[in-house]
Order: sequence, then structure tokens, then C-alpha cells
Amino acid sequence: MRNAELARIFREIALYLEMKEEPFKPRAYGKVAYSLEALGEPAAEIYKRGGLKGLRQIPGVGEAIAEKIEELLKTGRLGYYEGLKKEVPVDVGGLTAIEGVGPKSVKLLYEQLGIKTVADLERAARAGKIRELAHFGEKMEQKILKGIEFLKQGSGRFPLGSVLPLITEIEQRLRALPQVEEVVVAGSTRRWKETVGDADILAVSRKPEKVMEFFVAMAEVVDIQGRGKTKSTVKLQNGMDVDLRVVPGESFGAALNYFTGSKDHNVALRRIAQDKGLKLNEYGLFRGSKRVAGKTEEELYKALGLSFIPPELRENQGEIEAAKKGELPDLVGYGELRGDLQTQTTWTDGANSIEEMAGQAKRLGLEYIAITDHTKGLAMTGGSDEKKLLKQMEAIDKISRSVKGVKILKGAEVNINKDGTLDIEDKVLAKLDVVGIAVHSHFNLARREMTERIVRAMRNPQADILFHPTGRVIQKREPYDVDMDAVIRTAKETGTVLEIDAYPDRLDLKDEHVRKAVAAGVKLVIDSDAHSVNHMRFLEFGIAQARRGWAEKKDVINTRPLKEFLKCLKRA
DNA sequence: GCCGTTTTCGGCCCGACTGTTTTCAGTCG
Repeated sequence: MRNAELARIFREIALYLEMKEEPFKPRAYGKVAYSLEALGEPAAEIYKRGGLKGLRQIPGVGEAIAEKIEELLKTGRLGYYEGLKKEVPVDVGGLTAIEGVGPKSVKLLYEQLGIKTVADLERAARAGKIRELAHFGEKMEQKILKGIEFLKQGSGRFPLGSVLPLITEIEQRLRALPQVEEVVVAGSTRRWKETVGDADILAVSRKPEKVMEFFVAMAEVVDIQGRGKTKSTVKLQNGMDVDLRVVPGESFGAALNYFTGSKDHNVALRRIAQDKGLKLNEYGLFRGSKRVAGKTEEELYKALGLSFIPPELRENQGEIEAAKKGELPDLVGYGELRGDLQTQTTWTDGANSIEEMAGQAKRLGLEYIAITDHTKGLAMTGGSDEKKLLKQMEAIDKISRSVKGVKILKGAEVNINKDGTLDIEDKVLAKLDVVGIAVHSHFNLARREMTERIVRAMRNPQADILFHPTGRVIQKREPYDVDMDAVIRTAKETGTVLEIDAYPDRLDLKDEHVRKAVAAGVKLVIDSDAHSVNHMRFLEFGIAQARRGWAEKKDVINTRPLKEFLKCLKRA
């Protein structure tokens, strides 16, 4: 059973317990669901290796839940869950996914009208039966129907790269208002999460009504889900929700902190405040009614006895403990990259020439760029064979004579064959400055076969960098089934560099892999995987990904000057 | 049901907005 399925079951249990008004237990189950989703490896693997004791290492898993996971893994069923389901046999997950419908409503709808599914609810609402219930009314009935409509459109989460331009535009519009003193995008966008469910924008203003008026009237708004003096939520044409919160200046730091999250991080901070006899909310840190901090995030963390925690780390994954001890990593900074090691040109499937890509690198302030077109295994892109590759090397030499201010490195994105060999002869690879290797075919090999294939390729003395190591495309393609611990071990053993692919749909390695690689002392590069000059701006997404994996400047070798960078490669 | 450099028992984050109510419960983030 996969983690996502385990998580779904525990989340449903939490909802059932909430229906029964059980105190505290719902939180415990909900937390475990979240924790399972965030887990780097299958719980089944953990159980196989470490049994019940292993499971209890998972955050939020104690004796009782460990046994429940065991039962699910062994039998595929859970008696406790089935018992709850029998009491109130409804699609609680589906029903509570409707905006405005929670577990209490689900219970009432079932008891009063026998509603079990979203389809039942839609029928009842259309028939005007909802408004007749106590605590419901005509407005709730309409809200439910609207919620079901939105659900059918299936919006969900968005890759950050696909919505960031719009979010930034809204931010700029708000900033231009005369009533607005300050605007910041907070939430998962500020934490640079791979995908965002909604956008959270924070503004400082003494006239919040005017700001709200403008916000809910924007052209992209298709629905106003909430509108108050200080907080409003709208849904945009593309299905994304945007929250705007307006606070006074003296609360800005506390509000920014609260609104940036993550939720778990916030809860942990509030616990620390409690322990110190303080209270933390979005208006500040208070001792009694006296505000002791809140204007800036810096003073807030300081008052809690913590060093400042960069937003990318705020996931309650050990950053608070590290901040307490003053042991936070000195994260690699935006703008610290000196080179880009994966770019494609018109020689294969890129949109721009070698000269144009080099020119863009220079404009972006880079010192070097590797041209890494595909090789012959990827026939559809016109991938290079040995002959074409040698010809491209000559072309680069020629171009280099006229292009000043940026060094063009000769490279390739070499295909890893099914058996782990490479599709270009070693003696030709040896002539290149940088050799990247990557899987582009046979994505569905079994875990062991895929792992052996990639490990074998990494052992090739010509293979400098493993490009996009797991091959996932966010919301489109699952990662290949590869044992990343083995890949990280092999990288360390062989001196192979692992790539963080900055392309916003890839962001591969994932944050947790980056963190493991960094802990193992593996060298990393951050590349744009650009197929046009415009894509080279994606590098900042890769830097964000590295930061979310706790990477420092020293871990990322393309922060170094060219000569030093080249010395870090295996073949140097 | 989980968790612990104040705790192995006694705690468990905090507030805005909505809709339905005449003072609050439910939902959401």
C-alpha cells in the first residue's frame, strides 16, 4: 500500500472522529496523514526494514497508529476504519472537499437527508432540500452548489512556475495603490514550494476597505468567497484562490510570519511562545496585552530565542531546533550561480542558437555556459551521434573566438541506455568539457533494474553529472522507480555530480533528496535545462529548490569560478 | 492518540469570516 493511500485513510479517520466530536484524536490522525505524504520513502519499506519500531520513527506515529499501519500493510484493511465507516457510511473525503462543508455538516446531512455522496448532495441542493435544514439556509445551499461546480473543474494545485507571473502582477497592482504602504507575497509562494494551492498576499494599509474593494474587483476574479475588512478570498479564472490580508504596520512582521507558514512551522513557534509565557498571533508576540515583538520577522524570531529562519526552511523539518542552537545552514544565495551546465540549442530540440544562448548567459551575469544537446538515443530531437558531436565541438571553438565575456563549454546530454551503457563512445566523450548523462527511455523498469542501470552509468569515468536524476515532471509524470539512497551513495563514491534541474516542471532532485545529498557530502549543480533563452531565468527556481534542501554555497559547484568548477568534476 | 532540555501525565495554536443565529458553531487557513 502506497503512502498516499495510507494518508487518505488516516485523514478520513480524522474526519470521522471530528464528526463524533472526539477531542484531540482528529489532530493526531490528521498529522500522521500529512506526515506520511511528506515521507521520502514508502512506509512499506520502512516497515520491512524496521518493523513497528521503524514505523514509530515517523513523526506523529505512536504505538496505536504504528499497529494500524502494520494492519493496513499486511492485510490491506483496517478494522478500526471500517467500523467508523459503518457508523456513518458516507464519502467523507469527497464531501468535505467541497468548500464550506466540514465533518459536522456531513454528519447532519447524512442523519437528516441520508446524503452519502457528492452526487446525493448535489441532487438534494438542486431540489431545495438543504435550505430546510436547521443551521442551513438558502445561501448555504447556493454555496454548496458552487463548491461542487468548482470541484468538478478540478483545479487543485498549480506548479509555482505556471502561476508566479500572475501572482507577481497582482502584487504589483496592489503596490501601485496610493492606500498601500507595503505588499508582500507570503504563503507557499514565499517558501518556493514546487506547487501552490493558493496565493497569499499581505498588505499594510491604514485604509483596508479601499484595498479590498480594488482586490475583489480585479478582472480575473470569478468568485468572491469571502470579503471582510481585513481579509478577503477570491477565486480567479484559472481556478486559483487568492487571499489578501491587510494589517497595520506594527504587526507586519508577525503577520508575514503567520501568513508565510508553513502551518506546522507556525504551530511549533506558538508552542515556543506559550512555553515562554507569551502568545503569538498574526498581530504580534504578546506578554499579556503588551506587544513585545511583531514589526519585523527578525525581531520576532529573536524574541523567541531563535536565529532568523529563511522562508524556504519553514516546514518544521528540524529548522526550529537548528535555529535554537544557532546551527542553521548558510544557504546558497540567489544570484550566486556563475554558470549553467544544461542548455539545449537548435542543434537538437532547442529554440535558439549557441550564440544566442551564450549571449543570454552573459546578460544574466553568468561566466560560463555548457551546451548540452541531446545524443542519438533521442532520435526525435535529432540527437547527435559521434560525428555530429565532433562537428558541434568545432562550431563551438569557432564561435568562442568571437564571443567575449562568457566561456562556452562543450558538453552533451548523453542518453543512458537500458543496460546502463551510454550512447556515445567514451573516446568522443573524453573530448568534451562537461558530460551530463540522463535517462530518456524505458521509464518503467523495476526499481532494482532502474537503480542498477543508473548506478552503472554513474560509474562510467566520463560521466560528470547525472541530469534530472528521477525524471519526474510535476503533475504529469511520476519519477522513475529508483533507489535514491543508492544513487546518492554512488555519487559520493564516484565523484559524480547530481543536478538540480531548475525547470519549474521538474525541480529534480526533490528537496528531501537534496538534503540527503548534502548530508552525504555529494556535489550538486543547479541548471536551467533551457530550451530557449527565456528559460535561463528559471535558475532561481533551482536555487530555491537547493535552499529548501538546506544546500550551502559550497555544496553547489557552479557557484565557483570556471577553473575551480572544472576541478570539481570527476574527469579533472 | 501523541509527546516531552519544565512533563511518562497533562497538556494539545489562534483568529477571521460566514451564515445562521440573537450569542455562536462551523469552516478555513
